[in-house]
Formats: sequence, structure tokens, C-alpha cells
Amino acid sequence: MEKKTKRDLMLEAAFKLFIKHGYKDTKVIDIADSAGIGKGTVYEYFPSKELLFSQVFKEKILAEYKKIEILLSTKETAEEKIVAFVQFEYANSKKFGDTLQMLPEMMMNTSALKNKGLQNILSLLWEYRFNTMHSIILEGIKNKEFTSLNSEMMAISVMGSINFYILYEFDMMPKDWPKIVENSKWEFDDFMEIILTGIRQKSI
Amino acid sequence: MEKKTKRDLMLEAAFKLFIKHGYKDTKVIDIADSAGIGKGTVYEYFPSKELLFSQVFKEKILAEYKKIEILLSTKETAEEKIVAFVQFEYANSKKFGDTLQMLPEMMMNTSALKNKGLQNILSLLWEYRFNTMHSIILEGIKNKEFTSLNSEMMAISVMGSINFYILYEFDMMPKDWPKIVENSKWEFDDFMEIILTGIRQKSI
Amino acid sequence: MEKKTKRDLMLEAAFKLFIKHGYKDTKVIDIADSAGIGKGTVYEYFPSKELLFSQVFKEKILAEYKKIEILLSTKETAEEKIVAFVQFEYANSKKFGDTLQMLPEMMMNTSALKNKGLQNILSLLWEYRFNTMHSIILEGIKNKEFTSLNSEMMAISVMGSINFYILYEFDMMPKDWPKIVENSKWEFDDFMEIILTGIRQKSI
Amino acid sequence: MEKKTKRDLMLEAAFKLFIKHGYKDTKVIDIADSAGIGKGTVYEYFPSKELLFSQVFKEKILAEYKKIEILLSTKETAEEKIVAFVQFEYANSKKFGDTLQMLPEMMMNTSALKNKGLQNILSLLWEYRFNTMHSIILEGIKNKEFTSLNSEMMAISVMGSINFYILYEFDMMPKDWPKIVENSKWEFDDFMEIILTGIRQKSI
DNA sequence: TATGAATGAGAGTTCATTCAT
DNA sequence: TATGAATGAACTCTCATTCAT
Repeated sequence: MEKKTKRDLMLEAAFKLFIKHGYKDTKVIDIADSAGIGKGTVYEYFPSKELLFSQVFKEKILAEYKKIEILLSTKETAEEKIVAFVQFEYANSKKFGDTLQMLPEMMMNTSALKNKGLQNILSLLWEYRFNTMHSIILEGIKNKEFTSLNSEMMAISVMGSINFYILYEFDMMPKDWPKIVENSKWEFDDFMEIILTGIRQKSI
Repeated sequence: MEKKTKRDLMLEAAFKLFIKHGYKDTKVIDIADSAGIGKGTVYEYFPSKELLFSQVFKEKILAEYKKIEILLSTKETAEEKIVAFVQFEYANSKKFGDTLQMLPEMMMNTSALKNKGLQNILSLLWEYRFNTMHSIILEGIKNKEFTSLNSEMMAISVMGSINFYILYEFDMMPKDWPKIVENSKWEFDDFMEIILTGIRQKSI
Repeated sequence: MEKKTKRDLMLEAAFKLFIKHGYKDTKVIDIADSAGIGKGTVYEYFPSKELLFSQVFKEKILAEYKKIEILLSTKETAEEKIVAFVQFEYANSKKFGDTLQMLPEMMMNTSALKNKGLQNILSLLWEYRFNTMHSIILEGIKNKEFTSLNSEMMAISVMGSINFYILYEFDMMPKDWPKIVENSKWEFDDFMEIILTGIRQKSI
Repeated sequence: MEKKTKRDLMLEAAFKLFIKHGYKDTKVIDIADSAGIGKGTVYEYFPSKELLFSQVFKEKILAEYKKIEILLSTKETAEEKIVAFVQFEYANSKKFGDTLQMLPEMMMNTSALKNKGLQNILSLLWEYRFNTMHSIILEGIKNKEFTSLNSEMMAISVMGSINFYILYEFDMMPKDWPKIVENSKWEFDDFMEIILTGIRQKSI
């Protein structure tokens, strides 16, 4: 029976609109209207649109992604961790709803933000996700689960595959290309097999 | 002694500015100035900024990527074609100079475009690149070069890896994470080994 | 052990801020904060910012200037009264501290006030000061201390000189013109000599 | 048969509104409306409201005041120059019409301008007028026309008297004090006599 | 009585688009 | 055909004032 504060209402409205329409196309008045409050009220809580975005990012998006750590700690092998990582990101994307227009903008480092400091905030997500994956890879190499090729290249390959997979599944791809109708277990297993085979220690 | 038409001048200026600053941050006046023509003249050739962008995309960006076909026709095996594909995209990105601000916007399907129809134009690049890769994969499966897992998943994994690799090499990633200092041959070979191992036919 | 009422606290805070930053640049919230009360409370005592200003002016500024009367009553001749008048205004300005941004706004009849009625309130200071000076002049003429030229012109000349002298001494003048380094007794005496000579009865 | 440019129309409209209502109370849209042009057009000619004000000041106000030099060069003695100076300023004020609300804001160094550089522009007028007067005084001292008291104090006294006289004549003073109905020759002569007597060389 | 969260009219500025020349 | 001066809708942000508590 928790009552949502105005700040929460605003962050959530802003979050939805930012990911739906992107930064530049989300107007302050839209956020206010969507949160059911007055325009001026936005500025009672956040000093500017840019800083509001910054908070949305930190409190809504980044925070969500950081929950991966708990999940990973329950897994033993590096392979299991990578599988969990993909499942987690997949679920996360699903949770953000069907309005993911901003995801690419976020995933890539584009930015309509004037403030250079804020531009880097988008990098935080990249950095966090990449570093998490890189750690798993390094652990896998140490364990002899994975081959001992350049670990950064391995992380790049795996992360790239995962990003693309997610975007693909969530309709960020061209609307008119032959879309896989349903995300079957079979597809997922194949996908994991492909990326894991790429980095696995070759059995002798 | 070919004389460039005003239309060409504009398309080229627009192309450079769009990839340098992105759609929203490229002003019509900048394009006109850069092309050495009057602002009003832009509207003699293109009915709006959005449609100008559409033409730039089709005639400049997509056209550039389609040159891959010639290159691929010179290669025999699917593996060779994938290596050529990566090298081509890498070179292409390099050619765009050090001003690649729009690359992520293009690679991902972000858009500041109001016109939903125009947003899909960005998908054309995706579609083209993905289909090209998918064809190579299918050919490789047919040749028994590649494993016979789900071909779309294979294409997704490979394309994702490549996109990420390119973005990484061209500094679109967070500025402060441990950047590989120089793009060594060794890294490239490792990268190719990883993605190819993922899809290769397992030797018995 | 007098306890200051909220009203007093507000008037004093408002007084300080108005003379420091001027009318438009003093925000209601600043006054409330400075007085250590809530913003809403301001409106319990004063119906608007304009009327608050009006009260500040009447109760703080004008009241301060009216103390001249006590001083003047201790002087015998008109000349002595003029000297006292200048010294009083000089001291008054000094007392307002080093934050006299509003002094010119007050001395001149500028106004950011929308309410025409309120604009005239600033005139009260002028009127009071001018009338005081005019009375002294008339007394001096009657005493045969001063020449019998048009008494208003005499008052205008003397008041203008004094205003300018004060503004000059308090740095309201252009910062980069040759500023007299220290306000010496010699300068003051010269100044008084100049304005008094202008109105003195010529000795035969 | 000179045709006024849009720029001229805007400068003139801005000039009138600035002096009538002051800086903060003159809206860009008012200037545009008054000049009979669109709001956006203002920004085709001037990059900001502040810089527009700056130009108005330089091209309309300061330029007008600098015409004094021609007049002064036709006068022989320092006294004649001071008389001419007063007459010039009086005429100048008259020319500016009956809407002089901004004159005090200009004469004093108040400012609603955020830009510190622009604040100083108001000082230019002060500086110019004071320096002009100071030069006349110095010349008069050299000629033995004037007494040899501190020349800056003499300039301050004379300038202050003149400013006040002008403001008084042009209704900047309290509306309800006993206003001299008509600016008679008699008043003017008295005024000049008073300020000149204050600085004249005493005859022996 | 006292509060401060909430408000929205209104400010300066931008820029894609129009249109008289 | 080619132009750029002119436009105004739309943006972000401010702050005096209101009002439920």
C-alpha cells in the first residue's frame, strides 16, 4: 500500500517517455502532463531537463541493470554466468515494456545532450555491462572453460551478439524483414551455443 | 572534368553533416552553407529536411554499403566472405573519417525523425547488411563450412559481434574504459577466430 | 529584550535584499529565506511583492532619511544645515553598507514596478529630500545668507551636486574613470565650498 | 526620400520602448510588434536582447550625446562651453520625446543586464559626459576663468546640478511636488548663474 | 497562524519553412 | 532558377502567487 511520491511519478513518466520518444522529442510539458502534475513542478524536483534525464538513467535504467550481480553470484561456471546474463538482459528489456525506442540511443552512445558530462552517463551502462562480461570471460579463461584468445575481443564478440539478439527480439530491427515469429527455446539454445562455441576451450 | 550539380553538392554536404552531427543537430542552413548555395535552394530540390535526409541515406550511405557485393563476388568460401565483410565495414567506417557521430544513430535504429515512414529508411541499412550476412551464412551451411544451427541466430551473432567491434574500434564506446591502444593484427585475427569458431562446422 | 515580530524580520530582510539587488532581482523566496520564515508567510503579512516593497520603502528607507530633521534642528545657520545635510546623507549611504545596488534606482525614479501607484512611492524620497533642502534654502535667503535667485533652482543645483557626489563616492560611477583614491577632507571642503559659493550672498 | 531598413525600424522601436519602459519591461515581442515585424526577425539582426540593447545604446543614445563636441568647438570661453553643454543636454532630452522613463536608469548605473560587459556600456555615457565636463573645467581653470579648487569636485558639482536640472525639467521628479509650470528663461539664467558662481574665479 | 509544494503565464531563443524578388 | 529575409510555433526555464494541510 505504498503511495507514490510526485518525484516517483515524474521519474516514471520521464522514463517511459524518454525510452519511447528519445531525449529531444520528449518535452518537459509531456512529462508533466503524463505524471499528472504542473510544468513548474518538474523544476521543483529537478533543476533541468538534462539533470532529470540523468536521474532517470541512474535510478531507473542503470539500477535495473545492476541487479545482474545478485543473479551472477548464484552461478558457478562462467558459461552458466553468460547464459544467466543473456536471460537477465532479455527479461530486463521485456520489463521495460513495448516502448523501447530509446534503447538503441542508450545502448549506443548517441546523444542529444549538450552537457558533455551527461553524455558520459550513457557510457556508464555500456561500461558496466562490458566490464561485467569481461570479468566473466576472464574468470572462464582462468578456469580453463574458455580459450585463451584476447579476452577483450571475446567480450566484444559476446556482448555484440547479445545486444543484437536483444534488439532483434524486441523489434528494434527493420519492421519488414523476415521476422522470427516467436522466440522459441530452440532459437535461444542455438544462439547460446553459437556464442559459447566461439569462446569455449577446444576439447582435445 | 565532371561538373557537380547543385543537387550533388547538397547531398554530399548533407551526408557529411548528418554523419558528423546527427539529424537533429544538423541545421538546414549549415547544409546550404556547406554546399555553397542558398538556404532557399535546398527546398527547390527536396521538399523537407526529412526527405533530404532520406535521399542522403539512400544515395550516399546505402550506396556505399552496397559496394560490398563486388568485393564478395571475388571470394570463394563463406569464411573468406565473412572476413572480407568485416574488413569492408571497417574500411568503410574509416573512410567516413573521424567524424562518426552518426554511426551509432545509423547502426541502431534511433531516430529523431517525426515521420514514421522515414524512420524505416534507417532500417534499410540494417536489412541490407543483415541479409547479406545471412546469405553468406546460408551458403556456408550449404557448403558444410558452417554448422547447421539456426541460420538467423548465426547471422545475428556474427553481425552483432561485427557492429560492436567496429563501434569499439572507432571510439564510440565509453571514453574511459580500458581501450585497446592499437588495433593490432593479432586482435583482428583473434576476433575473427572467435566469431568463426562459433559457427564453424565442428571437425570430427 | 525586545522580540522581533515576523513582520519586522521580513521588512528588514526585504530592505537589505532590495537595496542590495534591486527590485526585480530580489525574489520572494530570498526574502523569506533571509527572514527565516516560510514563503507562504510573506503573503500573510503583505498582499504582494509590490506592496511589500512599498512598506519597506516607507518604514525603512524613508524613515531613515527623516532622521535628518533631528540633526538639522541642532544647527543655526542655513549653511551649517546644508553641511549637515550632506554629511548626513553621506553617512546614511555608508550605513547601507557596501551593497548599494539599489541606491541609483532609488535616487533616480527608475522602476521595475508595474503598479504606477507604487512607482510614485519612490518619489516620496525625492520629495522629502528636495523639500527639506528647499526649506533650508528659503531660510537662508530670508536670513540673507544666500542670494535671492530662484530658490527652486538653487535647491536643484545643490541637491543635484549632492546626489552626484554621493554616488561618486560610493562607486556607482563608471568603474574605470580616474577615481579619487581616498575621500579626503580636502575634497569634501572643496565640494562644500563650490556648492555654497554658488548660492551665497555676495559680499559687497 | 530615404527608405528605412528593417534594422533601423527595430533600433528605433527598441530605443523608444527601452527608454519608455526600461530594459526588463520591454519584451522582444513588443519591439517586434512595434517595428511591424516578426519576432524571429529580431534575431536575424541581433543575436540577443542584450546585444540589441547594446546597439541601441551605442547607435542611438551615445551617438546623440557625442554631437556635443561639434557644438563645443564653436565656443570660446569655458563658461560659454558650460552654457552650451547644458543647452545641448536639455535639447537632447527634449528630442528623446516625452517618454524618458529609462533616462534615470541610464544616467545612473543600474542594470537589469546579466552580462557584466553590457552593464559597463551604461557607464560609457557617464564617462563621456563627465570627462567632457571635466575638460571644460580644467580649461577654465587654466584660463583663470574658474577658481582653482579640486577640478573633479567642480566637475561633480556641475554635472550633478545639470543632471538634476534636466530630470526635473523632464518630469522625472515626483509628479506631485510643486512643479515649475514653464521652463522660463529666468529660471534657466538663474540656474546657470548658480552653478557658474560656484566655480568662477573670484574677482578681486 | 504558518507553510512550502504546486502552479502556469510568460519570458528569450531556435530553426524548418515560406515566398517576394 | 535561386535566393535569403522573414516568419512564428514550439522549446526550456522562471518565479509571484495560491492553497491544502
